[in-house]
Amino acid sequence: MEKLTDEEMALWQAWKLASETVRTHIAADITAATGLSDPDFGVLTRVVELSGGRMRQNRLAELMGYHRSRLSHHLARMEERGLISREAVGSGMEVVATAAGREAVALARPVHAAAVREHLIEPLRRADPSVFLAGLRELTPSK
Amino acid sequence: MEKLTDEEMALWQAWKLASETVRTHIAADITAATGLSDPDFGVLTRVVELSGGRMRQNRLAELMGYHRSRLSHHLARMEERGLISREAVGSGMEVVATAAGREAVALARPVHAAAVREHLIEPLRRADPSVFLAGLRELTPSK
DNA sequence: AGCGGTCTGTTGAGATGTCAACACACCCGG
DNA sequence: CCGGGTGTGTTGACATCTCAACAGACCGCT
Repeated sequence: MEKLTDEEMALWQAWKLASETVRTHIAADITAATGLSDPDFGVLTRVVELSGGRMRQNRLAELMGYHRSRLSHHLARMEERGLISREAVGSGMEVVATAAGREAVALARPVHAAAVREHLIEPLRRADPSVFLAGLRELTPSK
Repeated sequence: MEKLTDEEMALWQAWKLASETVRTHIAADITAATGLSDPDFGVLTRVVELSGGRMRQNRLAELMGYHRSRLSHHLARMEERGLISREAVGSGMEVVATAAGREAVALARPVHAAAVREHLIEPLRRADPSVFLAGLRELTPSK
């Protein structure tokens, strides 16, 4: 089979559009309210919420699914803006959220929750959330 | 309500992961087989399939949801690589797919179809595709 | 013709992401 | 102690994206 059927095409188009839409809307809400980009927010929530404000750079990279290089560049920018600082620890580096960083996440958290509800959760209530979730799970092999 | 409930969180996490996964896998398949990036493929399919190999830059920008600037930069790069050329027409510009460009899409099309099936359609068969589609449609206001 | 106003692209600067090469600390076997 | 892996980040070059400023063509009105 070479071309997608109409049905397949409809699913694909809807998927692509929805992915884009949800992603950009949520990111825009957070940026508008706090100045944090999506990566900024990702870094800070993980560092602050998952290990009390201090985390090994390597672990952070895994959690975010970033390559070491990308994270390094990004953290350098965040450091310049005063959101985090870094300390050498043994072989590697430890990322520490600064006061400004912790403040920024605190501000962003409720905005994020509201945005997720507005752009994802609420719309899905009109459909069938649990079936939808099951579908999503099929898309990500346990890997 | 400030924080997301467990259920909301599960949906959000699954959504974020699935969006990323599907997007990157499909793009990677196309790039591996043809050297075309996702934007390259988007430009070429639209120009070739929607208007026989020639399209006004402005319309292309709308179709792709790109700002004029981004498209301009991207087309400049594609032009350098010989995938398209551009001609001034009245007030604006017309994008023309070159032979190499048409060849590249021809090569990419079946790869794209296969990738969409493998990474999106087939996994969803194990769930409930029509309910899933209905959910997706709720996520994108008719705009 | 002449004068704005609008539409369409381009440009350059800066932010961000990707990739491969490199540097350094740590570990382990001799 | 030495010598090479292995693990962890950094760096620089380059690709890509965003944003605001700019430039030219066209339009409508006088």
